[in-house]
Amino acid sequence: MGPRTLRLYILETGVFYLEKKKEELEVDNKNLESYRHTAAHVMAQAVKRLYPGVKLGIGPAIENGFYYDFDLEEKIKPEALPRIEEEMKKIIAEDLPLEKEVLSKEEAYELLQKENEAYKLELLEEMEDGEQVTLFRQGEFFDLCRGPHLESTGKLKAFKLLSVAGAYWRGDERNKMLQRIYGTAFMDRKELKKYLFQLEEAKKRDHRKLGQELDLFSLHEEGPGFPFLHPNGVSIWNELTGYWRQLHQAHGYEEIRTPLILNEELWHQSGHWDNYRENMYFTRIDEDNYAIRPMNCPGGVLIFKSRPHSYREFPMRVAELGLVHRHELSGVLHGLLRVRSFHIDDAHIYMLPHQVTDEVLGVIHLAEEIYNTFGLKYRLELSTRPEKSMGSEEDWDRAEEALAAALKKRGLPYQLNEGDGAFYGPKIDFHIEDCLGRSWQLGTIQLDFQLPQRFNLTYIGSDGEEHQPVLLHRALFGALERFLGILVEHFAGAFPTWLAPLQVRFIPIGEKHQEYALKLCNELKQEGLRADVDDRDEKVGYKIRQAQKEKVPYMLAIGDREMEGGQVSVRHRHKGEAGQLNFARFKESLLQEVREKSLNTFLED
RNA sequence: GCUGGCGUAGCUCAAACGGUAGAGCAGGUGACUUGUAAUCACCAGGUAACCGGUUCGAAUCCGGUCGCCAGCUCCA
Repeated sequence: MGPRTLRLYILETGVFYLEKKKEELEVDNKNLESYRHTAAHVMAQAVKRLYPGVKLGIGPAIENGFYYDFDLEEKIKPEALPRIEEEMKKIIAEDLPLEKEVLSKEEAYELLQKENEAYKLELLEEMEDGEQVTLFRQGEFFDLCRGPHLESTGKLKAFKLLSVAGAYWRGDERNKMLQRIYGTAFMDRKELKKYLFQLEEAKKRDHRKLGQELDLFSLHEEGPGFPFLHPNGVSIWNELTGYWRQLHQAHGYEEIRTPLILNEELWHQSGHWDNYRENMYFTRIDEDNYAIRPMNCPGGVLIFKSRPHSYREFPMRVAELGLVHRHELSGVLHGLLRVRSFHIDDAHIYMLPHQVTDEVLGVIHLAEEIYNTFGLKYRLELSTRPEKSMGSEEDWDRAEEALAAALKKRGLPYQLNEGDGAFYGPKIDFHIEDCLGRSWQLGTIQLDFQLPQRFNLTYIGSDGEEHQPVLLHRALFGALERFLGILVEHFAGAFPTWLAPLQVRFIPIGEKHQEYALKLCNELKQEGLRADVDDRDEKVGYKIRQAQKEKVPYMLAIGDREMEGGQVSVRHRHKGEAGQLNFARFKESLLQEVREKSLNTFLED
């Protein structure tokens, strides 16, 4: 399920709504939904007037607006949107009442046949015979629709068409691609303006833009989907992985490392060849076929199998920060959020059947701890058996129930995402949104009864017999690359001090202050802090501006006044000038802020 | 992969009609010796994504390839 359809699903099912945005916009969702749905009808009417012969797909209200799908030979260019908007304004000026009609399936069929609406007919055919069909009319236009709607087209006040894009009929890539026009509508102009402004603001947080501005990473034609991390990006990366290691060590994990390239035979055994081949890269070594790993598990399993195990060792929590490569379709690549090579903060937990619930709960707990550290808001999904999968019905049911039970035990709300599990097992996913409200999966917890069978994993139980362990795959960051991208957007590039590539910038006022600034800077570096001195021949204002743009948390001005009293003049990137502080006190406070991974500055308001 | 759009200097962007590419920032040099978001001057920077075609002449028109953007499908 893509982000867009997911949002649609969410809206339709009412499972989840983006509280934050709802509040920000201060609108009544229920009415707004029919308002936007009506806007979709008006747009369809306008398109029908301008492009005779167009066939209608569907046109629902969605989270931030609406869309309608059209089947039309002629391409609707973005330049055509203003013309469609003009026609919509005419329809609004005509103030056509929306009239509901109830008719039989047969009557509806005849009506749609006359209009040559092939897609609507297809929808109609799926309805029960003898069922009543509702239809809404406005002027010469009508649409198969449940409603509700506004009473007349004149009630529409503020709308804007935003973009055109292709969309498969019924979301199935085997079907014809229709042309979809996206738009948004609000109760009044101010709300619309505000929304459009927010859209612009959101674009400034885009990790691709900030990633370049802050010199974090880059992407090149020579390796589409294979990100290059710059020193600043690696600096953040190292803090993240350092935190990750410390956390896992504290929670009873061991860490391993396994190869990127393994014999193809292994991937036949694991089931990847049958279920995941399209996403894999292959290579040859001497006369043999090898695969670049798309997942870390088979390699980890080989370590498990390298010696016998006792039930006393369980649960065995084995982590691996593993680089994987997956061939993703070119059209889905997206900055750091969707790439072809990425590091999974993987772990495999081998355990006894009765340990499953506790281990799942333990992982959920760990995930919560991590997300809270960054102040990230997330959403849970439980994904069940997909079409392409392996294993018995009973195994799947057992695994799905185990995951659901853990969620219920914690009392966590979640959304059921049918058919979206991994090919070897169901999963609990942690989802987070990017700056434009697109949902991305980060952490995942996957129960797997297949791999232990396929690789014949065993342990010696208390009865002295061999048994098969249960395997749990899990990732918390998900992909380090994606997590980094999400963090850039979440913090709008202004990373908390513990993560910031540069934590302190010294700004000597004149040449004579440089040496002293350098000395203080080195003192901070001795403590493991990241600091530098801007000793260029520039005015203070210029250097401040530079540091602000780089989003350095602390700027320390050093001049005569500071040199005399052992003080530093502190400026914070968000709070501005913060007056003078004793340097030793500044250092201690800073160290504490970093140690605590604080999301806020130690400076008082 | 599919639909549509886009690709000009490191970055952000210009240049009616097809007439031979320009600015700001960044970079370099010099001057200034700086007190909280841009000191001044000068210099250097482009095989116009790549390949081919039309034309006397292509950044501009056409075709192909690659990449990027939005969406669809798919996914960590």
